[in-house]
Amino acid sequence: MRKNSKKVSMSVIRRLPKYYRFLTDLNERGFQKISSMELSKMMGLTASQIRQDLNSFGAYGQQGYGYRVQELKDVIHDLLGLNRPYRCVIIGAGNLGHAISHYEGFRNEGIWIRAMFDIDSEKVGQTHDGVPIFHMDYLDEYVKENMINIAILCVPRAIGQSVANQVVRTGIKGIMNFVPIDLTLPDDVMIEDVNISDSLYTLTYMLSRKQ
Amino acid sequence: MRKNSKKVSMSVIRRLPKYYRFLTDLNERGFQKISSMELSKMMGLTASQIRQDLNSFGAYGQQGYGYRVQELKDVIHDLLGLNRPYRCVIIGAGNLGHAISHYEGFRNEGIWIRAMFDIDSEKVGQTHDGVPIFHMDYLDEYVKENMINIAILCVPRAIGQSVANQVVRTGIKGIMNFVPIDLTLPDDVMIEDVNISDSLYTLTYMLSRKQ
DNA sequence: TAGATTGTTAATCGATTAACAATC
DNA sequence: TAGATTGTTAATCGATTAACAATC
Repeated sequence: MRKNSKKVSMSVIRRLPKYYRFLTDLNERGFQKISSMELSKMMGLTASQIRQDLNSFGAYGQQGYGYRVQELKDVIHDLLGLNRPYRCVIIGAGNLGHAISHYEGFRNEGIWIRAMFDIDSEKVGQTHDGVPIFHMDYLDEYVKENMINIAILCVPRAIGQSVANQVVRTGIKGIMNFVPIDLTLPDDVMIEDVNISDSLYTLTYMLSRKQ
Repeated sequence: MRKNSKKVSMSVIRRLPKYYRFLTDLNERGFQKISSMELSKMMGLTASQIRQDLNSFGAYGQQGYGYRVQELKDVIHDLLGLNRPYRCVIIGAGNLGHAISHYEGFRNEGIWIRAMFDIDSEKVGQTHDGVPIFHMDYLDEYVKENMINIAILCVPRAIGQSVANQVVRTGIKGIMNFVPIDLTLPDDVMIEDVNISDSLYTLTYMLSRKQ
C-alpha cells in the first residue's frame, strides 16, 4: 500500500540507508514488527521524525501495531533503487581502488564491481579476487559492451577532472568520487562525493571545540 | 578582526572544508581578493549564503572590496582546528587502511599518520612508506606514549564495535569510522562516519529516479 | 566622490517537533 | 472493547534567500 509519490526530500533520502541498515538488522534478528518509538531509541532520532519520514514516501504502518519490519525494509530497498542491478567499474587500481573492490558493505545488494582500470603497465593484466585490471584505453569499449552504469573514481587528484571527463564520454551517468576535488560535469551526470579530508576536518573542528 | 563567537551551526561547519579548499586553490593561483559573488559562481552556492556563512564566525570582508583570500583562508584553517597537530593511528592494515595512510588529501595540514595496528602476524612488523604496523596488543601503550588523538577505523564490520571500545579505553576522543555500522560510544568521543555503502545508496537512489 | 560589495535585517522556505484524532 | 500507535495537522525552529543601508 504505497502512496503515489509526494516528493521525498533530500534530508529524508540521506537517512534512508540508515533506516535500511537498522531494518535489515532487525529482520535478521527475527523481529516481525517495530514501533516508531522503539526505532527512535535505537537510531537516535525522534519517533515523530521517523513517522514523518516514512510517511513522506507512503510506507504505511498500522495504527496500534507499528511497522512490519520485512515490508518496510523491502519498500526502502526498492526506493533506494536497489531492485535494479548496478554494474560498476573502479578507475584507479591503487590501494583505495582495491579496498573498494573488496568492500563488504556492497555484497548481496546487486552492486557488482566488474573491473578496474589503470594506466600502470605493471597492474594491467592482473586479476584480484576475480576483478580484472584493464588499461584505460579499453574503458570506453568495456563500458559499452558490459552496460556499466557506475564509475568509482579512485585516481590521484591531479588527474581527477580529466579522468572524470573521460568517464562521462563513455555515457556513464553515475559517478562515485573519492578524489578530493570538486568535479565540474554535465547536469545529467549524478555525482556522489566521498571526501575523506573534508570529513576529517569536520572531526578536527569538533575536537578543537570540545574545550 | 574576529567577532567573539556567536555559535557556528553544523550546516556551516560542513561547508567549511569546501570553502577552505577553494580559498587554498585561489591563494595558490595568486588571487589577492574574492567577492561573495565570484565565489558563489565557483562554488555553486548563493552569494547571500556565503556572506551569511562567513559572517556567522566573524570573518569580515571589506565593503566595496571583497574578502582577502589569504586572510579568509587562514581564519577558516584555524576555525577547523588545523592549527593543532593531529596524531593518528589506523586500526586495520588492509587495503583501506593502506589507502588512508597514503592519502594525499592530508599532507601539509598537521595530520600525521603515525602507525597502523592489526592482528595478522604476517602484517605486524612491516613498515610501508615509513608507517609501521604493530600488533593490537600494543595499541594502548602506543597511544599513551605518542599522544595519539585520532583513531581511524578500517576493520571488518564484525569486529567494528569491539575494536571501537578498545580504542575508547585508550583515552582517544576522536574516531573516524569507515566501518559500515553505527557505533555506540560515550558522548565525549567524537565520531565522524564515512559510510561508503550509504553514499553509494544515495547514488543508486538518484540514478533510479532519473527514469 | 561614485561604484562596489559587504554586513545585517526581514522574508521565505523547509525541516523538525509536538499534539492528538483516527483507527487497528 | 480498551490500549497502543499510527497518520497528519499545527507549531516551532533553523537555514536560506532577498533586499538594502552602511561603508570602504
